[in-house]
Amino acid sequence: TFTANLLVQLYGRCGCPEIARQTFDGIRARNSFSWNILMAANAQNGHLENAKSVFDKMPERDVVTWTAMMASFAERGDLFRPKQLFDSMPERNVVSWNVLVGAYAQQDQLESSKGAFFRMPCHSIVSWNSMLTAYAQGQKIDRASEFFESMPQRDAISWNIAISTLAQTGDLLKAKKLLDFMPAVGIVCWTAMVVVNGQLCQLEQAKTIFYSMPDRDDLAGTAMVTAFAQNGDVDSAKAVFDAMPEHSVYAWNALLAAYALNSRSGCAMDIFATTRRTW
RNA sequence: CUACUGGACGAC
Repeated sequence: TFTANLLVQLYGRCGCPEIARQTFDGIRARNSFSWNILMAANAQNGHLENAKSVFDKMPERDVVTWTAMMASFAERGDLFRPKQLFDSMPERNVVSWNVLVGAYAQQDQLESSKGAFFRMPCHSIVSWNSMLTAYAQGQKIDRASEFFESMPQRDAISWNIAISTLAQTGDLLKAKKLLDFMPAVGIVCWTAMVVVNGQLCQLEQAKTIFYSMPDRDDLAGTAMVTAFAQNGDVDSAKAVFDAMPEHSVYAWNALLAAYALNSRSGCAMDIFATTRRTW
């Protein structure tokens, strides 16, 4: 069962919910993990109705079941059903509350997010980060900064949220100041900085950040390709692309968009013609 | 072994 569960999960992650289902059907001694994983495999591949029917059919539901179902609806922008599930679940844990905070935030109900956050019996670092994100999404930048300052703990994600929030509002100066205080700036944060600098026509800054980053991954490379493209430098975009060790669909899309944006439709068409469909 | 928060392209 243990191993079979892993297999179900694997198929779910690979975008094969049908095979996940078949594997699940072959498990003799299913446990709550098996059911929860099957449900997630459907939800994560967009088959929300299938996920719901698994939810309805399962013999036992635990707090993970209820919370995962809430999260799946919330991800689709539904607020009503997550609320309903939250109210009817037999028990809630900190994750359930976190999902609720996020569900409100996603529907721009900042006050409700706050209400839930301050009503929850205990907070995890994810709770704090979710609330910080809620302020950011509600465009309450000053509030977000205050909240960030008041947090009892901060992890790399908290810093990334705070810095990106400032940067995305165009306040690169404040963002940089905060960046100087961040204990260990990682690839996620650097990439976010490349993106905003590119968007704000700060190509030199974007370049400097990109080339001084301690390491670069595919996401960072894709971001830099786009930053060059947005600022009219297709050749440099191509150079960054060529320097990337691997080319994902995302990277190809970025290069294609780079050509399209800079009126090099011939090159764009070439890429379109030579890449293969991934679906 | 399962559920919640942060970075890239495109589409909407």
